[in-house]
Amino acid sequence: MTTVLIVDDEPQILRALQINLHAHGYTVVLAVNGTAALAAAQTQAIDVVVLDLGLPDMDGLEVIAGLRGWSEVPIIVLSARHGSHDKVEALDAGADDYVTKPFGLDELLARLRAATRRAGPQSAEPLVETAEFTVDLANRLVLRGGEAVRMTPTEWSLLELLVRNPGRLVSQQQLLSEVWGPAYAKETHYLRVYMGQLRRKLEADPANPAHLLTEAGMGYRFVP
Amino acid sequence: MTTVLIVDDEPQILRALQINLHAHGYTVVLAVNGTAALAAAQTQAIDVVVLDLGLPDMDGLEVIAGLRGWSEVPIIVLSARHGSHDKVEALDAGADDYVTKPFGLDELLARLRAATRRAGPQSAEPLVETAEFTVDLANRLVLRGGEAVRMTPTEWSLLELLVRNPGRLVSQQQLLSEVWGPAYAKETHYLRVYMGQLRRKLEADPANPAHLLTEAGMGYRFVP
DNA sequence: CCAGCGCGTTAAGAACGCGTAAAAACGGGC
DNA sequence: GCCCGTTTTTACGCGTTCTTAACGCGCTGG
Repeated sequence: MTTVLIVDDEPQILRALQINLHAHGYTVVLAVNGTAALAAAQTQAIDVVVLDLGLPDMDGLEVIAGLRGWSEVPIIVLSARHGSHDKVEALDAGADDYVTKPFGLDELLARLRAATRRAGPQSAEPLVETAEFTVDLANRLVLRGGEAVRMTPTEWSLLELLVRNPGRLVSQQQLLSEVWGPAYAKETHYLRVYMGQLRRKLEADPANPAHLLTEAGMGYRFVP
Repeated sequence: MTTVLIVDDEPQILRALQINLHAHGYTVVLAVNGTAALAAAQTQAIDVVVLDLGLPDMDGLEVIAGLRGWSEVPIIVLSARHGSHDKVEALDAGADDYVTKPFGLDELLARLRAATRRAGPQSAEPLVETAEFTVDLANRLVLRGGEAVRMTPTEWSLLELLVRNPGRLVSQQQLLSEVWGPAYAKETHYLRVYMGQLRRKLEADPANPAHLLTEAGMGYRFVP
């Protein structure tokens, strides 16, 4: 889920963007001035910023500079000014893109996609953490107390499937058919053997698991 | 030094951009059509592409798609069309920015700076170091104790792929299909032979590798 | 109360993957 | 056509992983 911070002082624009972006699957965070924008960016995880340069409390360039002081989040600038001087200043201050009003919503959406596509690959780090261990999906790594835990292919495959469905119950059939193949959907004792190995490697008390739980007769559940 | 590939079919624009960008410190490579552009991008190191959509031999979108097939180089599109549909198509095809003609040179320069600023930090790190050896990606050089280590093409290709994904597990299939080609995705014994050669050349104790690790049944991992 | 079921644990043989070395095939330069 | 470096095969020993089986435990329903 991508989170967009929209910074604008005109309520109707704010509202229009909120509705439209939300309708396209974005999580929307609003700010009506520069101060609120900087505060919002520091307190929650923002994936991309849409910034109107005309703000009541501070210059839009200051907002860009304030963000760039600690963050590399993509910034798309909206402005009514067509002058190339304004564009140059905003871009050199650290903005990623500059759109002049009036603009089409589909164009803004396309530029949002372009911005998040660039930043996406590096920021999209699927890290799943528990009190006991950490699973790094991207690097195929399991850490426990700073040490890497060695996993066999089957163990990893099983763990990955559970961890990718945090909190959700995964049925025995699904586990078996995705890890061993559809033909093995009835060999439930494989699960017992491998769940035991996972628990011995990852749980503090393998006999009383805290994260890799058994749902008798149904399947298994991973809780972070 | 930043290298710009300019793709345009109008000689006077090509010439004007060449002179101006060169005056601002860029190395300029020119292409008058899509075929030449793709060829140029493959034979030399390009940092950013400036692409006019109106080309004689192929659609500009095809050029974008062709580049995006293997490269993540920033692409700035120039176009006379103001329609938002054209913008959306180009951006979704993989372009990073879209500038409509007529445009100011200073605006283009600012957008060039913004594009290279984003890409710069990650591509400007062609040195990967370990306690044992150093890999210079830019110069295709491997140093060990101040001495250059001779690498065959296959060895280098394999090493480069691993080193470009530090800490990450790279699957056997990915290694085989990127180094030898998709048809070799099952010839896992190639990997054993060449990983052995790399370890003999780079590791202090080839039998107990510290940086080129094997994850049985899954793939290999480089750790710095 | 006990039989049946599902779960967890352990152990051992079979099967597979890995590392190594060395030979054979290939290909480009002279 | 020959030589030399590189790539592709081949073979074998060894360690790891998978599979299978056996056993004990707790819960449930008859």
